[in-house]
Amino acid sequence: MEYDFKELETRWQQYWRDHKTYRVDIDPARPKFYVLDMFPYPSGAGLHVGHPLGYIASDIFARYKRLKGFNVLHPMGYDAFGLPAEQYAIQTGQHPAVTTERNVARYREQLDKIGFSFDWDREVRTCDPAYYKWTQWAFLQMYDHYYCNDTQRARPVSELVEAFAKYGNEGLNAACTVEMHFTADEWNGWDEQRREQVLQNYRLAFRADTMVNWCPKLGTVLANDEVRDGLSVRGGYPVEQKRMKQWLLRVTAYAQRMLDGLERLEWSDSLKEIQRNWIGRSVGAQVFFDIQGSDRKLEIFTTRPDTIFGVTFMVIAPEHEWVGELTTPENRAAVEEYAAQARKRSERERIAETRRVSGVATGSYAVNPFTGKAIPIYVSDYVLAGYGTGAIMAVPAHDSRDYAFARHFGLDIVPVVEGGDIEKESYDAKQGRMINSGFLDGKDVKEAIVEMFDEVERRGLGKKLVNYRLRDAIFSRQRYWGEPFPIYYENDTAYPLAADKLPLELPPIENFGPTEQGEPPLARVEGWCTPEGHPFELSTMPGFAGSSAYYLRYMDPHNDEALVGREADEYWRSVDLYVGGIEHATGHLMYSRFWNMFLYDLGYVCEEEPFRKLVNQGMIQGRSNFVYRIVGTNKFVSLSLKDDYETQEIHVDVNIVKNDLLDLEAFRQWMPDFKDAEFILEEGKYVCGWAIEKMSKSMYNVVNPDYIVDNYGADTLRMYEMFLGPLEQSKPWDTNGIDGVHKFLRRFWRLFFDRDGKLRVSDAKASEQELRTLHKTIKKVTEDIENFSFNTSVAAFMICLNELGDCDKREILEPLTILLAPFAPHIAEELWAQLGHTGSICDARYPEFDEQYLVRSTFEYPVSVNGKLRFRKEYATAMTPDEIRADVVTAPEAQKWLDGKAPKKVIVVPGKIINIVI
RNA sequence: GCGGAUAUGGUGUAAUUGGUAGCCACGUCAGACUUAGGAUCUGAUGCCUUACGGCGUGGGGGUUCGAGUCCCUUUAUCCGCACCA
Repeated sequence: MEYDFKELETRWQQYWRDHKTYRVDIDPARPKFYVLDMFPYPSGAGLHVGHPLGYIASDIFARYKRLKGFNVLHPMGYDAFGLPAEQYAIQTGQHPAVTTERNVARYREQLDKIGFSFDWDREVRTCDPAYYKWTQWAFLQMYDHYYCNDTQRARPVSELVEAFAKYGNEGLNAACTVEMHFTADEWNGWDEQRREQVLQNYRLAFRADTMVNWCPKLGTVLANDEVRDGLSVRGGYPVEQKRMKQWLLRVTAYAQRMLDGLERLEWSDSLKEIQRNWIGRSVGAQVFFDIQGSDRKLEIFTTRPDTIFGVTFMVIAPEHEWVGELTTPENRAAVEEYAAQARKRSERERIAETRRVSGVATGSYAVNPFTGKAIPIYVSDYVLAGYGTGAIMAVPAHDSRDYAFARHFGLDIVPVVEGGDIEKESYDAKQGRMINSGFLDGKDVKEAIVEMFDEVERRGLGKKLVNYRLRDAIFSRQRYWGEPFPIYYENDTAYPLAADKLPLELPPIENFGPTEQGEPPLARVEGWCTPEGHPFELSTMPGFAGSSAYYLRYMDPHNDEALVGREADEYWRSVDLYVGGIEHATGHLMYSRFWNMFLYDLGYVCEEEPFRKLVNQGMIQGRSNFVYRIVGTNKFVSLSLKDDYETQEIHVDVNIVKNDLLDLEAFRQWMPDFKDAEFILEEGKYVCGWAIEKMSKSMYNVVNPDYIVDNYGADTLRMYEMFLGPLEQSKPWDTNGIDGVHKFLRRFWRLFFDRDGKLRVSDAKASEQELRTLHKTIKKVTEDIENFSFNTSVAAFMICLNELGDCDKREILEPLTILLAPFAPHIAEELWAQLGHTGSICDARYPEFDEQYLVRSTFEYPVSVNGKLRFRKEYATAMTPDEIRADVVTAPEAQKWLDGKAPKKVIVVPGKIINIVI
């Protein structure tokens, strides 16, 4: 029987479907293991060969755990709401629901071909009303809760309302948008609208007027993680800052917990570091500066309170609330022009002009609380409205940006720390002795910082404060293809929809663009309101809404009473292994953690962190091929001859190139232009050039997994993707090496069948050598899977086969088949059946490594003298280092070097080397 | 600018964590079987040298009997953050 991978793979895939082989249920008798992939966004382009990389790794792990006796939850679904489907809808007029459905079907078809062990009965789609009911539900829970800083957890807003009626907000320590002070009397005197406004300051899902990232081209606001270098991540369109009223999630309330939680997670250091940077905790002081001729005090944040004696001016952001107030009449024109210009510039332009110093004086003065000197207040865009208080105390001697500004405007520069040369540049380092600083003089900077915190508090100038770079997440999108908010309005006040009215379904629509008034698409829907006629919110939720708790839904996907039932949650708990791309570091992986912590506070889930271990697979890049056309002709010259001609480099479809050799006939047929192409060959072949680039259609370097599956089989694809290199590393796809893996599977197949295709497996006893090879392989492969080192485990299989020769013994081949099953499930199933077993190999038990076979073996030790390799000697691996040490010095080869003298030292590293030091 | 990571044959990579550098493959070369091969099998393949031998893990230095691995320094590439006060 030949290895007919096509026939056998389709047959087994059908078997798995028919028998629901991968269906899982709660089983208290078995330990659970939850393996999760980041679910895909089903784009129109379909999967390329890079997408399944992580899925294959997690599938191997899931299958392995299952063979080890775990009850494995391994689900899959689709992140189906989002911008690209809607952009496509605007361009083509096709409804996103239709294109999404089509793309999902295509994805499923491609995934099925690779032979994954997903339990498809648990599939979720974020655009399914039965699913987004729970997204809306979670939003309403956030709306109904605030964050108590004292107990460090979310509490019901109803408690807040009670407390306000009795005590006002005196003594309240809650996460909020702005500081507020009111008494019980004031609260009780307010009407419903005013009270709701105040509550919005505390709710975890709230509406506020803030600076947002507005993308005019997409017609929507975006969260910070959806913007990079001033451009939208989706589409790459310019983004500008704009003040708008939007829904937000108070993720900042959880900043400290998200930071602390990282310590307990098995995530890569780089990923943790990205999240730490994104949260951006900094400890500093809040200080209020008196303003001359005003009762107001200007609030700033600084991490260098030790340098307050060196403050010679202050700067506020152009968007600062008090710009108008602080500007004197004679400066008004200049300041207004400057602020207007700053507003006009896009985020991108602002970044590009980072080095240019600009700003204007307001004409107002503040007072340095320690020197008593009047210091001018400037407006400049090097101070950001979004960080700290949007105002700074400037210490030109010890901050390079302040220095540049002071030099430009001729302001005083007073050094307060010894060490630098302020004639040349600022001295930013946090070390040295204080000077010109009154009571701090002579102290070390570190000491001075601590003392200044105390002094600032003692004088009532401010207090120690922790500041985070993390911003609250903007949660509304002025788009159609997303979850509707379960919110309606009465007199411009927002009210939540009752929980029993969920889901609030997305209404059908035909025109997906914004209205002429610039309102979101839902404004076109007639009757988009409650039965009482109160209008619903017109925005929809962002992409990350639906992906924030999907891993919980998989645990209990058909429950319509709860997001996840208690029994399911307490059994599956949290994701044990999560595999996905690092690009979600500051988006999905932040929001999910926030979302989960919130549900944890409310007692709906029993684990605070959703993803215990996380592995980031690297990106698969494309490997492009080139042909070289002689300019002005239709002649193409082979790679090494191209320098003899004036040539033009042209991308050629990698699918008509093999081992960098061009298929000439396929090339002629590839494009009409090349129909009559002529070639200048080298040694009868046309050799193409190559380069590593992003995998994309325009470079003709996209390799479709379907193509690989059709030509080599799913098992080969799976093993080859793993063989390509370490999972975490980015690497180019190169079909060239795939033959090696394919050959391995064919050779493995041939161990079972003779030339006539008859099963030739014998029940003869395996030799010691064969058993040794088997157990060495079991050990290696098992360890490698546990360490996520799949490339080396594939290599271990190949070594095993090389060592076994043409072994036909069941005692060896049967355990090897199980060992191979996670990697190449189709061929393993077939061989398992051929060996006479009924049912799926998935129900087999993974072979255990038995050390006795390795202990009995011998090892050839290289022996070096003073570190230089001199000879080799064989010892049993069971011998102790002392026995080896005693023997080796008496060996004739060693005596040649020792010359009768005793060695200084003999170093024996078991299984490695013997070194004689003389 | 700050932070993180990487660097090994023609190519992808491996090295039991300080112990024979280049495992396993691809590619290349030679051979066998073939009408034929993009099939299969066998062998060779880091570099220099006819050989003996020498040199080799981005560069330079150090620790060690012994360094791809540890330390210092430097270069290049990739990623994250970035007027963050």
